[in-house]
Amino acid sequence: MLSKKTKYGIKALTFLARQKDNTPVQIAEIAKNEHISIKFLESILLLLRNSGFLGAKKGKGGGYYLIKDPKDISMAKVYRILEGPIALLPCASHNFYEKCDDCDDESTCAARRLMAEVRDNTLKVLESNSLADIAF
Amino acid sequence: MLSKKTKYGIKALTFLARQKDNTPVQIAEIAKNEHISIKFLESILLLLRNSGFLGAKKGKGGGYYLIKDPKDISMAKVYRILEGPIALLPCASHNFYEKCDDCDDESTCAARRLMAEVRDNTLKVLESNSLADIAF
DNA sequence: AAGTAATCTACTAAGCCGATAGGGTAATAG
DNA sequence: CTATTACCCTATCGGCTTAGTAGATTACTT
Repeated sequence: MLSKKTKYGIKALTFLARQKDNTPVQIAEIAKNEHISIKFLESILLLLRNSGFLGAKKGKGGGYYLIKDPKDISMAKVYRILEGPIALLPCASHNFYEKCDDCDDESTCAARRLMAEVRDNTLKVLESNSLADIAF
Repeated sequence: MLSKKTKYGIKALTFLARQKDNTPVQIAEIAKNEHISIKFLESILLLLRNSGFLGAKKGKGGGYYLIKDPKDISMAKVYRILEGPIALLPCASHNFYEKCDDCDDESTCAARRLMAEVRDNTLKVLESNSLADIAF
């Protein structure tokens, strides 16, 4: 299951994508509309900013705003930043590969083969959806 | 990511499916072959037994064995027992549905729609694979 | 220059869950 | 009866999630 961090992050991105012009939106406003703890959301937005999805402006009239066009924001990338690996097993991951210490032979591991198939399908869905696709 | 419980459970089921005749296999033997903690595996096998996948026999010559034909064991059912919901969000789950307290309107929730699509694809993979499919 | 509005940073903490260990009980075979 | 094996209960340890609190920093406005 997704962590709340990921869920809130996606909801925040969606909220920003739905703004008419790209003027900064304050944390508190997003938090209120999406019913998220302000402080928790703050750390999530910060992460999204440091990862290159959002820009931030301090002071009066400040807030967070999308840096790129929602069409160019892949949900697969968003997922990896917020949640981590898309694969369900480290040994079945492309971006976060790690060998299992309990596996003698990867090629005969049934769990790995099954989860690799799941990963392929999940990846296809996440990569074919941009932020614009899910926001509207 | 999958819990070790699920991973170990799948590996144990696979191990049992690969036995020639269906004679009971001791916990310790499975644990040794798959490099799993005996005590942890014990609880997993017990769960699989209580869920109707395995039979158990006590005393000398005892152990665990498959109750059904591996062809008739759906990996989706295995997954739900070991890991829980297949959906990544409770609000996108069929078998474990739960309303989000932070969502005003489910129909416009972008996170939910995206994760429902992921769930559909994951489900398709897990349902189309039986234990026999992945073990051999 | 001062005041104010907002983000940024750091520290702390409760609570839950995954993973494992220990020890005792019950059933079964020989 | 004894050895063997599954079954059951409890406890622990660490790490992650989900926050809460306090203050520093930056930038805009007047």
